[in-house]
Amino acid sequence: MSTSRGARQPTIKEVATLAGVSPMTVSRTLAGGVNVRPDLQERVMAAVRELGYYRNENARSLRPGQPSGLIGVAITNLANPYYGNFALGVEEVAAAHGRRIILGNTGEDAGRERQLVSDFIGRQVDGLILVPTSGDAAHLQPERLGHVPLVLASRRVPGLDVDTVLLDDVGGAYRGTVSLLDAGHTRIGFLGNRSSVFTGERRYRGYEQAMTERGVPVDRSIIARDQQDVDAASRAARAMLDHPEPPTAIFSANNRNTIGALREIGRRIRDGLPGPRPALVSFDDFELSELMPVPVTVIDHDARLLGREAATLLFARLEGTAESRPNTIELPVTIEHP
Amino acid sequence: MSTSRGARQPTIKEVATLAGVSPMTVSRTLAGGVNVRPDLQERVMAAVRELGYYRNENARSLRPGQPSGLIGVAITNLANPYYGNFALGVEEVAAAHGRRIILGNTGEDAGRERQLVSDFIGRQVDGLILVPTSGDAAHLQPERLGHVPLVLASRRVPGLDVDTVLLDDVGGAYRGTVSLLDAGHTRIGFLGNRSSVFTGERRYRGYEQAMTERGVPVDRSIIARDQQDVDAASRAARAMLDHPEPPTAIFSANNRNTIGALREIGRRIRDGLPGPRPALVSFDDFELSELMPVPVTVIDHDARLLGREAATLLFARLEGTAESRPNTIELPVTIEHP
DNA sequence: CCCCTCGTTGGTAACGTTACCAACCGTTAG
DNA sequence: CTAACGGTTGGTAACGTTACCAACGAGGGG
Repeated sequence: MSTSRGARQPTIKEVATLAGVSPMTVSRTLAGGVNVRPDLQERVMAAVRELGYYRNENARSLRPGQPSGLIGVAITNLANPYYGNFALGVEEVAAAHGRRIILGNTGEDAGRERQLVSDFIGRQVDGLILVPTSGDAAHLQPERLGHVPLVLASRRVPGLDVDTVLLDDVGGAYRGTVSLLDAGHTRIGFLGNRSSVFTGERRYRGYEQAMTERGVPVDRSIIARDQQDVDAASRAARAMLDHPEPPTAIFSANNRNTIGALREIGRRIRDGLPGPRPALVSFDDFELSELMPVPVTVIDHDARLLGREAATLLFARLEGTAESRPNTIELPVTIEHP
Repeated sequence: MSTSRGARQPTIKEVATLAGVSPMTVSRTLAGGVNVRPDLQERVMAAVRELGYYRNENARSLRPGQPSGLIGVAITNLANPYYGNFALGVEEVAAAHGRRIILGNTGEDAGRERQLVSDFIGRQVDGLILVPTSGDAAHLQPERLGHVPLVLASRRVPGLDVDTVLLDDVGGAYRGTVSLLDAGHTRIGFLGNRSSVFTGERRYRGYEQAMTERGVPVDRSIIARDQQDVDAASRAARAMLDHPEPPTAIFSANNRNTIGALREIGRRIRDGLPGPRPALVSFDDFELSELMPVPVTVIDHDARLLGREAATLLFARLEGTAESRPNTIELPVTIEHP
């Protein structure tokens, strides 16, 4: 019966023995080789190559003051390409700072988030980057985190005053809605997330603000704010278009709702159903939006940049170059007309 | 001048002192509490809560035989939603086995891959899951990895005989091409990756096989095999459609090429340019394919499942339940007609 | 010629944890 | 009443690494 791990990892001691030096000389050589004779360095490196030695980073970070080199990243939904790009942005900046990321998916579950965060802390991460879920946030208080720096992305958490990177949700939704109003629409439906979702609330606020500013009444019967996935969005769009007085345009607060709405609109066109072919404004970009059967205005933003900014904020905090007050960055969005 | 880390993490010793027990009792309690008096367990847990103690997983995995609980995952391009889903699949299975994933992005760079893998080994990962780049693979030999189990996904590496999860690239491409031939097309263009990319080669093979089997000549002038991104794919499609004898259908070997081709086709339709409106077969699914201006047949597959299968293979290896010979799984693809 | 300095090397201890063994207790059987 | 037992608890050592200090030797200046 063989063990699943054929051979143990060689240790610094074995390298030292093979090279005929002390472990300290090996350690020093691997740390850059200051004050180590070149010929000894060569012997050490030869022994390292021969044994296939890798320094044990876990043992290393055990020593006081040594960082683990790990950044914990928890995301709500990795299957969403938006967050994949976000993770990529974080990874890029982390790699540039010689760090790795440990990645966890919360699936919008606060319990899972708590569990992930506590595991991250247990692994001595140097910092945390989180797209927080909407649940209870007691487990994110600085003292509960052992004062490991935390950066929030995309969403804020009530009662938690930490570095945060957001999008200009309100402004983007406002400008998008205004562009529909400018085009003469007055009956504008809204598809979005429930108000407990941070971005859902903010984007609705931008929509509402534009409508009331222009004196256009907000009609609750063409507002649907509870769709988390494409199918639910499709159904909501269907109900909206079956309304006796259907909207001539729809504001969609995120990618999932946009895709759902377009599915439904496409179905009606294919099936030759009567009724309006509403114009669309979509918060979140998607590919081939220019090929859609109705004009789609896109409120675009850069997930990768969001990740990069979050990581940059974190490293500023880690290196002590950040100002002491928590920082909030709100990234601009761009509007692309069809 | 304050340090960036306000307070040190409490240790098991401090918990023990506060609870009035020995560190061993704390350790035992945290390990499940076998043979520890309930009242002591309560006192320990109270102390843990009061101090905000988290067990140091790095120190823990230092003890011999203790797994680190980490799985190293290296992906070629996290920005590609396909790989985001792949990572999600791996993460799901890893989480179910009480493991975390450390994620790195190689960007198709063999040097970066080598660096990532060596870091993973240094962090004592229990296993590795890799979408390999096309470069040299000496650093992936089992002995170089300290015999940490390795699973390859999506692509194989020449000369490396390890557990692998692939797609049925050849079969999918073959069936997709046949469906075009069955529809009466004989002039079928090909858009894909260069042949040094494993999947690029296999998908071309499926295309070629279908064509020659039906006695349809393969015309090199409508075959473009060097596009890695959407813009390059668009340009290739443009050249193909400007060909004096343009194809009436196009086989696209991956998502990036499909999007590029559709951009170009859409542009021609919008601008009212003459010429064929080619039917499309796309290896890789994408959203709203049913709304495209030309019929798109999709060869669909499940990235998340790919990740799940890779992780499952890895854990079978880790738990010693895998057969000793390396396993290869080839996942089926489905064809969805428009 | 000796002492001091500096570059180089090695020994020791500590980081936080848990396996192992020893010690202790109360209980029960003989 | 004693011995044995099982449940419970604590001490020690070790995991792999590096900071710190001590020691050594060569070279140079007094």
